[in-house]
Amino acid sequence: MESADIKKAGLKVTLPRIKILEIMENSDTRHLSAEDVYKHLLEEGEEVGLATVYRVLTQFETAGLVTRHHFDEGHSVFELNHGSHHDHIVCVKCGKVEEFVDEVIEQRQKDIAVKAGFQITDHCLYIYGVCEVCQ
Amino acid sequence: MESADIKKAGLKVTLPRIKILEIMENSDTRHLSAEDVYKHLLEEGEEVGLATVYRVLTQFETAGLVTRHHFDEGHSVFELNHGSHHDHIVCVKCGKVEEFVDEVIEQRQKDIAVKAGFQITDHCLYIYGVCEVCQ
DNA sequence: TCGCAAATGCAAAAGATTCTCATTTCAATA
DNA sequence: TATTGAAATGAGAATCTTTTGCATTTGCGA
Ligand SMILES: [Mn+2]
Ligand SMILES: [Mn+2]
Ligand SMILES: [Zn+2]
Ligand SMILES: [Zn+2]
Repeated sequence: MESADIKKAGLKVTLPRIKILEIMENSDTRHLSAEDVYKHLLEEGEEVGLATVYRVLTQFETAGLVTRHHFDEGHSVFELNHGSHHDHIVCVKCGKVEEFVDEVIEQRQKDIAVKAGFQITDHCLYIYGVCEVCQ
Repeated sequence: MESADIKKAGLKVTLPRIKILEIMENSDTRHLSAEDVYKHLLEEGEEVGLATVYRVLTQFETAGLVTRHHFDEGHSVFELNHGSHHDHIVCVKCGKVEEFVDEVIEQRQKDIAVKAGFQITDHCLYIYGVCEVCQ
């Protein structure tokens, strides 16, 4: 059960929150915009407002349940936090997203931050390209 | 002279375009939003519309004169293309931006793309953190 | 079960960017 | 240099994403 996660985040376990979490767990697309989540809710006949979707996703982000990304598209996309950090490679034609982790890159980023005198809070690496199918 | 660059891009050499290019060259901040550029124009008493600023910056981007970035802030920032690619480390407190290039990271990205079957069109790496001054 | 703070839905507002269209301005050429 | 048409511009309306205000509803502890 994931109601536990909602409660753990200090949030009341409400129907919209449960539904949104379910949608993000069961969607075949790991990366969803607020609008995407809202459409899923409508399809399931749930009466949840779009404003609530935005509010809940932001709260989930703050609670560390989801991560927000900005794939050069002009809107945020969210994904469930399944523990580990990773970066993304995005097809500019079909929007497909693949994930990867590269320990060498991770380490060099830390070195760069130290050299620049920064305390890292976060980082993101997006590779854009054309996927095999779309070439 | 940079009117040459505008002409080379296949664009008519107009007053707004010249002014915008000048502003981006002379600004002490390398990374400017459309609104920033617009404010500079107003300060200089130039009668250029905000819509034109957006249009021109987009055209400059297409022509390869400027690069557009999305520093997690909800709006685009632009910088003059002084030839070489680089990535960015951004202070989340004061907004200061430093630039860097890491050849190892660049190469690993290429390898990752090949492995995933993608033809890279672009990539960007943003490191967010707190700069020395703001710690 | 009650009471109340937290959460929600809806509509309005806000912020960034794009579009429409009447008017102006380059720049090619006579 | 004057003419002229296509390209560019300015102003404001429109669009898109996200946030906010507020009256109403709901989860949850007492
Ligand atoms: Mn991901
Ligand atoms: Mn830069
Ligand atoms: Zn593709
Ligand atoms: Zn700083």
